[in-house]
Amino acid sequence: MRDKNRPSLEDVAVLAGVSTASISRCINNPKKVAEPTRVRIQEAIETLGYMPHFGGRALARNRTNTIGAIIPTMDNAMFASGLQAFQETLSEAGVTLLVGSSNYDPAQEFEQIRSLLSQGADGLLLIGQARPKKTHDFLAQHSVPYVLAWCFPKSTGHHAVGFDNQKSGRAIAEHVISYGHRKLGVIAGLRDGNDRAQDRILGIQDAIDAHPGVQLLGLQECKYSFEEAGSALDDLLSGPVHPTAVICGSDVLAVGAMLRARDLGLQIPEDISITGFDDINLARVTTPGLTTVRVPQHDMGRKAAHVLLGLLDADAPQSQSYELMTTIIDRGTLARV
Amino acid sequence: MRDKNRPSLEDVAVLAGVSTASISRCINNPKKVAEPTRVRIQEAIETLGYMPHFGGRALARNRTNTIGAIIPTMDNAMFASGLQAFQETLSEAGVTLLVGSSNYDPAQEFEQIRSLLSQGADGLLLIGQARPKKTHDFLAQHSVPYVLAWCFPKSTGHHAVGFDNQKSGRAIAEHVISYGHRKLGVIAGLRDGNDRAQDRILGIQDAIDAHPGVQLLGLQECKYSFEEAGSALDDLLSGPVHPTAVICGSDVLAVGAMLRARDLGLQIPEDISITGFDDINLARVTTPGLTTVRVPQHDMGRKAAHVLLGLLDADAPQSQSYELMTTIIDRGTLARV
DNA sequence: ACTCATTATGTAAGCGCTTGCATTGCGGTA
DNA sequence: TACCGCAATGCAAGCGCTTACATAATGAGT
Repeated sequence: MRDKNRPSLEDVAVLAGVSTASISRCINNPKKVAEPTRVRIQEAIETLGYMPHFGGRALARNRTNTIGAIIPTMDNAMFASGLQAFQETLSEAGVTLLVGSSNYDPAQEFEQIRSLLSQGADGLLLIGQARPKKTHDFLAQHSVPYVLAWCFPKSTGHHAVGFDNQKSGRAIAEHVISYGHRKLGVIAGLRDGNDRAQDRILGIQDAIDAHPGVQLLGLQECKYSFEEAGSALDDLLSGPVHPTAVICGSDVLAVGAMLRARDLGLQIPEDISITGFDDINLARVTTPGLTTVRVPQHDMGRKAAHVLLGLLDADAPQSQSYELMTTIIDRGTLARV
Repeated sequence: MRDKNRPSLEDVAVLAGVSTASISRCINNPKKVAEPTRVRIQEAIETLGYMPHFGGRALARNRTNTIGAIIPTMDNAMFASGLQAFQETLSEAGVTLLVGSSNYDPAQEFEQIRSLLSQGADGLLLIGQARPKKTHDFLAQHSVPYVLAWCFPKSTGHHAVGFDNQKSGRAIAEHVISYGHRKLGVIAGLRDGNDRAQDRILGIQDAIDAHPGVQLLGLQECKYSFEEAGSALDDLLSGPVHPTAVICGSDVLAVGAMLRARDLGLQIPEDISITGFDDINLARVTTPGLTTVRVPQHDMGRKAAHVLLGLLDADAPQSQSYELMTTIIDRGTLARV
């Protein structure tokens, strides 16, 4: 069973002529070891190419220095770059990132949580706030520290680093309305199991309700792909009266809609205005540039990592939530009407 | 030290009235346990919410069921979606993904390799083939199974799932030349420590050399950002004679160049042709659509996972390399001249 | 009825590391 | 000189799990 080649603490101890305890201390708490011994130990470690065995360490200290993140998908630039920032920050703290993806499915998310915890994750990063009771119970039962990102729940009891999707949804809708639009369409992500999509819609609805005279001509839900967004636009345009502006729940949807609109021979924004959400690279590239809501992905990732690390720090195990602000980026897809 | 709340095998054993060995067997090899006992054990596990302790398990079997991937960055859609496919496939096999990012820096890559191995990764996914001797030695010393992706080295001795960057670079250049272009410019990623960028350039060079009369007016290297690519284009256009086509080593660069060209009042492809590489979402979105080289990212991720899993499978520990093919996608940024 | 496979389960020895406690050796103080 | 305190180190008991081996129980074959 014992791996012939892998040197163990024991081996280093023999070479350095000290006990395993000293080696361990030298690695984890160098100050507790006298200078000359330390040097001797370092050399021994070096020549043997020793590297602590993960399992042994995890078993003894009951901690893995590993954090899990479960995101809907890395295939969407927005999560990918947030995750990148998250990972970088963890890495600086010597913590490793385990990743799982849920594909926007609460059941898969649950499985991934299980899996990551059984892999010894000390803490978790989760996207969004809405999840089945089962999942919450599970998290509570195992008392895992976790932080939520991409949302900012009103209810307390969660650590979160994110933004208020509803407020941001309302903001972009107000913005559109302020440009004079009265007949709106909405293309959103599938709300089921996706509170971010849901909240953005609620926010848009709020804005509409606050402005008598503004009407919602249609609300389409679809997956985050160009094709589906295109079809959604078709549906929106199939009624007798067309929206002058289509508010989309994500840049991917907005771009999908733009692509389709162009195919239909519609000029943007002259014939139809379109807005996005997220401000991923895509938004800068379209012609005209996409008017959208900028989400501070990078900050979110970094800060979430800090909060989570704070939660794990036995010395100062308190942390808090941070609400980040989104901003509207005016490019060229929203016309005055 | 013992976590008060966490049930251990011991606890389950007591509840179920069997020995810990049976529980362990029941979990890892259910057939070895008689039906009625198995049921009893399952119930006990259920009611206690038992979950094996990762460290204990890792220590005893000297294996973590964890695989590490080190990619330059997740911030580039191409790696992100390959990684996504990789993760999904691993997840299906019950293996968890650890991620690290190198930021295109061999030293950082080395550190990440160290880190992931010390986290107990059973195997690694690495991008590209060129790395310092130190890194190779380290990998060899620890005899970690690993597979290379995004490249297809001629030299044997590596497991790889990828494509030949040089061949693909040559292909796109030949394509450009076949459209009648004779004065070319190139914008590539920083070659230093990045064999993919390097090989693509070599391929382009090959094509140019094969066609007397075709000249390379300039070769700019820069980071993968719109801004830097824009500046690179400026430089390319600063000479007395302008290229009629600019071949870019990545879609990000190509799009950056397009954006700048547009700012300069140049029509694409009438005034200047531009090609990309990777075929990420971005390429479908520009106006006109970007002519580029499609890389089978998704397949690459999936297949790399299979190969790696094969390498870890003690029963059938052989695997092989796969060369995937790239294809040229003609959209609208390459004009005949 | 007795033996011998065969199957199901238990026993206990690690796996490599951390850490509380014991031990040693030292200089300073009374 | 005897004593104390402190710093440096060693000793050894786990941490929770797997697994080779031992044991017990069952049934088939004679």
